[in-house]
Order: sequence, then C-alpha cells, then structure tokens
Amino acid sequence: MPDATAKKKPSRIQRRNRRVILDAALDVFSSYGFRGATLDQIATEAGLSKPNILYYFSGKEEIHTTLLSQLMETWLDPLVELDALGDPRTELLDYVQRKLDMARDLPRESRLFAGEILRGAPHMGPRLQSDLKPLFDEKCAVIAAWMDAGKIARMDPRHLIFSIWSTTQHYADFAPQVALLLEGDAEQHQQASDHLRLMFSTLLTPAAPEQ
Amino acid sequence: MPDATAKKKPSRIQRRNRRVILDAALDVFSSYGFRGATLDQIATEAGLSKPNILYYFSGKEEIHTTLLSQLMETWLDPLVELDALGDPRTELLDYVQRKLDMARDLPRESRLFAGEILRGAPHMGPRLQSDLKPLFDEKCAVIAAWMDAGKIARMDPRHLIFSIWSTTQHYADFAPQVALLLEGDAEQHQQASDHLRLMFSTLLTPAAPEQ
DNA sequence: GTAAATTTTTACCATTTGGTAAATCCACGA
DNA sequence: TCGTGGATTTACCAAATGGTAAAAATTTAC
Repeated sequence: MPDATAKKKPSRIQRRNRRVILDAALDVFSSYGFRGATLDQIATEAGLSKPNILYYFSGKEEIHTTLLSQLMETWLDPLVELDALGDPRTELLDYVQRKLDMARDLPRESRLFAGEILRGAPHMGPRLQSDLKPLFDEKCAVIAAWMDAGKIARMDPRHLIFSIWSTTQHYADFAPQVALLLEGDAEQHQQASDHLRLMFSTLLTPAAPEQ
Repeated sequence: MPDATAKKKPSRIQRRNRRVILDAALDVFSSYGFRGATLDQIATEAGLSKPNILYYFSGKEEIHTTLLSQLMETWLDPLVELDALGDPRTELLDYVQRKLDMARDLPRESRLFAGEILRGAPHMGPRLQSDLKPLFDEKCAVIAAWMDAGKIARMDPRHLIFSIWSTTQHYADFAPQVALLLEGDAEQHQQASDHLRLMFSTLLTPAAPEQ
C-alpha cells in the first residue's frame, strides 16, 4: 500500500526547471527583496512564463521560503565545521576565513539572508529558532571551554561570533559602499582577509600569563 | 525683484505635516524597504490621507530621497567628530561607542541605510560619492598618520573603519537575530559595548616596540 | 467679516501584480 | 503510432498601488 503522502520522484524536467527558477529567484529576491521582487521578473530571468513558474511552485512565498530553507544549511555549514577538538586559534581563524570566502563566493545568498533579517525575519523566524539557535549555543560552549582552558583570550563568545559574522558579511552586504570607498582596488578580498586575520588574531591571543 | 525660484518659508502646518510624514515614512521604509512600503501605509501611520501626503511630497520616491538626504548628515556625524588632534586611542574607541549608541538609539535609520545599500544604493549613489567618500578619505589619512607616528598599531585604516561600521551596525540591522540568540538578556547593550571596547582596544594597541 | 490662499477630502484612474482556468502542446511508454 | 499524463501557453481576473482632478473645507491676510 503506497503512502498517500509520498511524492513521486521528480522528472528530469521538474528538477531542471525548479533549479532554474530558484536560481533566477535568488537573483531577483537578493536584488529587490521579497516585496520588491515580482513573479514576472523571476519568470523573465528564468526564461519561463509566469503561469509556468506557478506550475512548479504554489506561489511567490513558496519560492522565497524554499530558497531560505536551502540557504540555511549552506549558511550554517562553516560554523558546523568549527571543531571542538582542533586547535582553538586555528579553528576560529579558519572560521573567519570561511565566512569571508562565502561573502565573496555567495553574495546573493548573503544579501538574501541579510534582507530577511533586516525585515524582521518574517519567513525565517522558526528556522532560526530550530536550526541556528542550538548550533550557536553549542559552539558558544565550545569557545567558552577554550577560554576556560586558557587557549584563547577571555571574552563573551556570543559577541565574538557576532563580530565574526558582521565583519565578514559586511563585504557582501555593503559591497557597493565598499567598492566605492576602495575604488579600483583589485586586491580587496586579500586586503580584507589580511585585516580580519590580524584583527581576530590579535584579539584571541591571551594576555601573556607569565610574570 | 524677487527670485523666481525662491521658496516661501513653509507655514506651521507645512512644517508639522512634513515632519509627521517623514517620521511615518521612516517607520514604514525601514520596516519594508522602498518597494515594499506603500503610500497607504505611510498615510495611515501619519494619520493623513494619501492625496494629502502627495500634497506635501511629489511622490513616494521624493519622500524616500528626502529621508536619505536628512539621514546622511546624522549618519556621518560620529565620523566627522573624529578629531585628528585628540588622543588616537581615545578618539577611535569613542568613535566605536558613538556608532554603537547610534545603533541603539536610531535603529530605524540604521535599517533604512542598510536596506538602501543592500539594494545597490539606487537612491543614494551620488550622495555616497559626494558626502561619504571625501570624509572617509580624510579620516583614513588621519588614522594613517596616527599609525605612522606609532600611536596605534599599523593596519589598513579603510578596513579598520569597515570593521567598526559592521560590528556596531550589526546590533541594529540584525536585531531580531541578536535578540533570539541572546534571548532575554537585558544587558545586551552593555555587553556589546564591553566586547567592542575590548576588541578594538586590543587591536589598536601597538606591539611593544621595546626589545 | 470677507476674500484669497492654503489645506484636505472625495471620487477617480491606469498600471502592476499575484494568481487562475482552460486549452494546447509535447514527451514517452505500450 | 497512438494515447496518456505531464508541461506550457493563452487569456483572463481581482486586488493593490501610485497617482490625479476637482470640489470642499479651513486658515490666513486685510
């Protein structure tokens, strides 16, 4: 007896078109926000007709929600990789680097996320609670343990993470401003990487315990 | 012979209603973005009718532009106050504090600004170029001079400023996320202040030159 | 107090937008 | 090759939205 709720596995066309639509939607939503984006824009960008898009998704909101759901995993991944058993300094500095690389490689995703939080997370509140919160608490505990062991300087782990998030994502979310102020500088990413490495490296170094 | 382009000074009613409209618009634009905001929302929030609002402003865009223009001055003020003649450490740490206080006291303004940049600064590009850029360059030179004099640790002043902007504004722009992750913590602002003071204090301290 | 100017309301309008119904097209297995 | 179910298009629609015209109400100047 087949499960009444079972979904048939999607056809090749289904998979391709859903992917195309989501990619177009990422472009449009990240550029104009949820309310600013229109189905016509997404349809044009995807090379499909509007009703055809609504054949694959029940509505504008479902596209947006699907995008945010998929994004969440990617977004949290760098933090997931933070290893309690690794060297504290290396782990944290590598985390900064991964987040910065993500800002460069996935700016659309960064802006989509930023826009959603900026508007009060109307479509993502529950997911933040269920996915982000436990992970955040867990990693804060790891960092706190490292501090207790004297491996890195003592501070509030939560605000340390906020500082890592904000400084790295700034390069994606405020890219037009950064580009204007750094005008023509081709080495942007390397500069940012060097700066953040210096900053967090200095910050994490525990005050010399000797003497 | 009176100047044909001269504007009569606005009446009491004019001043009051323009102020009421801009305040309502700040609420709505900062919550929903330019495209997401509607004139009806602004009108309701302001307690006026939609056509009445259009008596004071030529359209939705003019309200938004006016808001951004007014905001720019407020926004740049903390940086303007950075005094080349003051003590470098104190000046920079005070700057961080002023920006953090602004994130707490003017979250709507912070979100309005963030949203505009996030969408590629469609209504603010020229102002960034004309107002922000020169100020930024000037203060970068000041900071560079401090570094040359060995008063603070050497680093890229431009990325230092980015780090100050991002870490402080994060508390306004990502407030829902911060609130969720810090849940119920009443001391948020003081914690953030302490953390950022520690962070930038450590960062700016020049490596001991002796030995 | 009254006329002129300013302010506000009422009644609209054209366009855009998210979404639907139904007809048509087309890929694919028998 | 033909029929069937999935995929796509055409032709719509109702609501929302930015904006306007002109009448009505109110304030201001004399």
